[in-house]
Amino acid sequence: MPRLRRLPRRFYRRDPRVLAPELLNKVLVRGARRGRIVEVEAYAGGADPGSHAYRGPTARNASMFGPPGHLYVYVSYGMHHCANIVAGEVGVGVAVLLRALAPLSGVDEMYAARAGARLERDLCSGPGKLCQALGIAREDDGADLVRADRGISLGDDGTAPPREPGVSLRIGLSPGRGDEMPWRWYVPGDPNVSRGPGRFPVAGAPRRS
DNA sequence: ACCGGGATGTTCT
DNA sequence: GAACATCCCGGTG
Repeated sequence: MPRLRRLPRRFYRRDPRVLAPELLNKVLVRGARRGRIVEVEAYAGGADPGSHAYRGPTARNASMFGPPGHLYVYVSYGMHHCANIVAGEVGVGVAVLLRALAPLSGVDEMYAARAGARLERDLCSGPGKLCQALGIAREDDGADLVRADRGISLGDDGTAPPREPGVSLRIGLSPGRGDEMPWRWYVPGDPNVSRGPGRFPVAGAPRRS
């Protein structure tokens, strides 16, 4: 297994729209379970109506306003969890949503955590799926990736981000609530990406009717 | 392939 | 009450 270099705090301390594509091909670690990040979205804080930080700090999103390099984990639709990596400076409230991973190791544990998954690409090909596969839940909110709290960390195994990542509008936002921002990036051609070009409008292209 | 609906709980109006 | 950064299953082409 390739050696991982843990990423330092300063790696996270920048605009999430700059950090997000840099996160592609980094390796998320949860104990023995590892996955390569292949799809992300940036949430740019107080001026971004799609962001949970849009209305300022609350009990739910508090970790988003904390130091960069920590997780922000929230409950989605009552039954799933989604994990973000906090970016920027303390108090700003910006983060990058992890939307898909390519499983690298601990795959048996992932199958066990995702009853019903048949194919490897069913394990981590969505923000709720990857949290289930890695066992990430609300109690992991605020975990520090730099210190590897609860065995969760982020490393670089020497694989560079794609030189030309795929770009699209963000997924799942309501019309007029930030859905027009092209702040989703993915590794082109990776089978774990939740929706590829042709199955979702690419930035600048007309929407399918 | 592309829909439509249900599950389920926290947040917001 | 309605909305929600989702997923799964069962319809129909």
